Amino acid sequence: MNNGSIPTMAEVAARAGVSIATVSRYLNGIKIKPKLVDKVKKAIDELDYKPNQAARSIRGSRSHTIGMILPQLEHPYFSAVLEGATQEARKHDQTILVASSQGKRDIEHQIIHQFSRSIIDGLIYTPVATGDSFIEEDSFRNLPVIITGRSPSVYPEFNHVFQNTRAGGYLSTNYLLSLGHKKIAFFASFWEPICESNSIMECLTLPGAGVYSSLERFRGYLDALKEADVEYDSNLVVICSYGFKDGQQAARDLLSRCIAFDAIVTASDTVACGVINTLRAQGIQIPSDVSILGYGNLEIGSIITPQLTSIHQDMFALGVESVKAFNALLNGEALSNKILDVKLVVRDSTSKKL
Amino acid sequence: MNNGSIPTMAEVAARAGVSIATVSRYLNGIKIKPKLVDKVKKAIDELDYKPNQAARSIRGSRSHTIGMILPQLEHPYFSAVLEGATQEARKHDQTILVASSQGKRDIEHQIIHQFSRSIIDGLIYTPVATGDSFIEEDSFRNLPVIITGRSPSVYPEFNHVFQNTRAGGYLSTNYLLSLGHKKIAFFASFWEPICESNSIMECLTLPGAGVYSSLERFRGYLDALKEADVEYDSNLVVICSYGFKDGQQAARDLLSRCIAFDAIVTASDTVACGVINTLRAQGIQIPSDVSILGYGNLEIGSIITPQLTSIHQDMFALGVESVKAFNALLNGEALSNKILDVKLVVRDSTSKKL
DNA sequence: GTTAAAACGGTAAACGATTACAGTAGTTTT
DNA sequence: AAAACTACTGTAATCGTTTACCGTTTTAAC
Repeated sequence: MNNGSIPTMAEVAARAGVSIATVSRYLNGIKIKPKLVDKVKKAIDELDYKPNQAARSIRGSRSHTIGMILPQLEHPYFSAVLEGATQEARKHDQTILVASSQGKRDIEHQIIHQFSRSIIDGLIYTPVATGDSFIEEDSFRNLPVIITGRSPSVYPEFNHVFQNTRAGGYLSTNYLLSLGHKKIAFFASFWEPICESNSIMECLTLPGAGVYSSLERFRGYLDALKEADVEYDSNLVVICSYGFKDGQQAARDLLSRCIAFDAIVTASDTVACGVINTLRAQGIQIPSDVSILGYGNLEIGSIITPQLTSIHQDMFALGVESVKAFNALLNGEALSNKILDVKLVVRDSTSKKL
Repeated sequence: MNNGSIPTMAEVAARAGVSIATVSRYLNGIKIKPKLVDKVKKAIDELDYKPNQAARSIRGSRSHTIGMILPQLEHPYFSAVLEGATQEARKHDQTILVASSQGKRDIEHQIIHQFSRSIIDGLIYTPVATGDSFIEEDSFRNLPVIITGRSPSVYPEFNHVFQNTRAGGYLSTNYLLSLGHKKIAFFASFWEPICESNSIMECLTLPGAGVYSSLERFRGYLDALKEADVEYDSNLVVICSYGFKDGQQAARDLLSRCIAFDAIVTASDTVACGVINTLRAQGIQIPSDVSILGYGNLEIGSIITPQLTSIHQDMFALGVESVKAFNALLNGEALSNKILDVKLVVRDSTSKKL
């Protein structure tokens, strides 16, 4: 019987001298006689009994496991989301089954397939930011799904929790305008090349535009320009990826265009570091000659000199809120999309236009 | 029947005109007649049938899920391990159930408890680096466990996959010695205060010493000093935590001791950044006055000026190797501890002693 | 063509829980 | 004191698989 192996409910019941139904009821919070409660509790303790989740799940009850698909795990953005999600999940005695789609559509697809056979109550999902990220019908077998960190335009049928990236673009630009800058360059970042031949303006009208955070930021940039009656100049837009070297390259790109600019809005603090590095190498002073705005408020922004002015977005909170929204959905509560605010953090990489 | 709900094996069997045992055997790679294979395959396709993992696990077969406990997820070190582990797991059609112990013993304990009720085939586990991290008997219900990123001394009964941190300490120190430095300060980092009243020397003899990577590095530091016949000076040791500010503080600490030093070995690139920041503010030139060595070879090391000389450790590989070791263990293969090499990456924060 | 052996398929009994249903106390009502 | 509830508890069916066991078919051997 109790041959060192894992105890079952039947053994608990036998030891407590009750039926297994009683044990089950006790564990599920259904009222049983206090006298029996004690006996059951004692038996569970003595055997160190832990219910078998697999057996529970087979009857369709909750598995207390949430699937989570993120485009990467190494980026501080996503690891903070994950940390927030796991911590919130633990509060509800849930666990997170995690996978990285590595920013690739086909891997994402594989993962969805893999997860659909796993024991999860549903999914918290950040679709890859590539134009072809569309969810096939029935992929999720009507599991509850929360989409995290993407604007709701692309998948209107799902519930979303996301940062107000458009507002982030607006805040950046508006702040620079308030400092007197007029020629504000916009560095858009994409993980993969997008709309090769098209202008960024045209990209805005693509059906999947909402998955690209840089496009959201760009909308905010346009909002601010319009509000301030500053004309949009497509020559001030540079497209690059998200790394340090990409920032360096993008800065070189802009310099090679030989047009005047007095500030740059970037899509990430890492890119901003690259930009600063290149501009300085050309003898351009930050912020006196050019103001630079980062995005994300990563640790690096307060390590480098000058410290970066940036847009702070609370990724940890995004993870927490996603789990909360997920559980609300699971409990059948009506819920609407949740937008998290971003805020401007002023440091030393921006200054008044002289 | 097929009311839009999830199809079961029985439905597949019915549609294929075979018994459910045959379907099961097909799915488990047991040979059945080619004729039936086709019929079953067709039925599975048509119904888009996916086996129910919960039902499978109940019979004790593999769940293809690996539990993973890490002290944090936001640190680039651990997120790289996780990324490596998830990618390797996916290759074997496994998934990772992840939790962060937040560097706290009690949370770690809760997670182990929580995981022991979950459907996992075993655990890849990085114990928190605090002196009280000891695994209780029977915590894992004889699940297979791989310990990752810690030296094997503390938990000799488990299998380990870890970086050769002692070699890292040796490489750093040896390199500085080869540049002609003699007064090499050692900055030890701990997530939590350790051995309050004791010297670091005494800490080495603590029973749980192996979980502290800085202690391993320190051993390497001593190895190198001894080899070069340079006398150890306890005044050159500073204890701090792992952050940028901790590096700043530690540098101030050292300066306040008013003793000569010509190089510093740190426990992390982030700390090294703080050190550089403080020293420079005091008019000390890096590397001409003092050489600084980071640890970990994080992205930030090649962003700041001067770019950091550092010890590279492949955390992604650590994750990959951990999963490999785990699967070997699961398959009953005899295996020994796996040590991953680290290597010195020379950049601009170190130079010859003038 | 008969017989023995091998290969495979089907039936049914697990696995460890949840839960409908029926049964047995104990309590209240008349 | 009998009847009608109430409040539990226990029995057994059930979830979707795997797998031992037995029976049938196929193949090989003579």
